[in-house]
Amino acid sequence: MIGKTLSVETCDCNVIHEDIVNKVKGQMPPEETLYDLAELFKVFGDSTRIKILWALDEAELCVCDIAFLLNMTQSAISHQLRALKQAKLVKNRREGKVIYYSLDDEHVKRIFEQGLIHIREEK
Amino acid sequence: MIGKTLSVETCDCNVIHEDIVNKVKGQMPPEETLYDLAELFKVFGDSTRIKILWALDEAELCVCDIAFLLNMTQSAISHQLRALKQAKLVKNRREGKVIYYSLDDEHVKRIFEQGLIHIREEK
DNA sequence: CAAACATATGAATGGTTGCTCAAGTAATCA
DNA sequence: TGATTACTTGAGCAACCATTCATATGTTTG
Repeated sequence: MIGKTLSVETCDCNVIHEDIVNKVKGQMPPEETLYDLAELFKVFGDSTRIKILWALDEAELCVCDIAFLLNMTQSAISHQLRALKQAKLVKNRREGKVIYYSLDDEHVKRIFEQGLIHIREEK
Repeated sequence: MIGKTLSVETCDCNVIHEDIVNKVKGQMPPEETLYDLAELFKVFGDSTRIKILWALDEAELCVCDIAFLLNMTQSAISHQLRALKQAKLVKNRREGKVIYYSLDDEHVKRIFEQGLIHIREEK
């Protein structure tokens, strides 16, 4: 019997659907992978970061270019670039005082495209 | 001259990079599209919702199946299903007392795949 | 070297979000 | 009809997050 050692409430469905539920359980990727996936999408889940990524897909830019482009504070942009860098979506190089940022992943645009397909379907 | 009517601080880069910045500005999708994209990815940016979507990609399941599968409260799952339904990622049908949920978008898996490619590249 | 410039960083803050708990709806069953 | 089952919903709360503000770092320039 399924559901005997369960710590949360359940209904009879689990018994009825035992086979399906077990099958699904067996095909789920490891917990850690799903967590990492969520962490990645969390980075995409902010319009400021989306805009930064989109801009950097068009050209290499410095922090103040991006700040100007998005009409935002350099500090705010810097904080977000930090998040993008930690997610390994963005890299940077120094040229004197100026730090240029660019995409560190060629298929960021492909993730965007998949998202756009969904949005457009919603009408 | 660029940057004259600007509401936030800028540096000389904007003048130097004027052409590039203008080019990028011209190629950015409308504000609203980028906002919608972020809203969509926000939905993917939670491991509980990722797990639910993954499970539903394997089989149609009722709320308590999912709650059992993820070892979580029916209430918690129900709240998340609501978010997924609002994002038009999930649909449901009633069969007596039981409500079955399934994916409402065939390429959810494709979005996952693009994300996984990135994660795997990180090593 | 001091001043100016480009960016980073830490603390503080207001807003959001995911879960819990308690109560509610909706269908079935006895 | 009243009890039970499956699910939903709203309020409440703790944790998180994006921006701001003040300050710090690193580089060039005079």
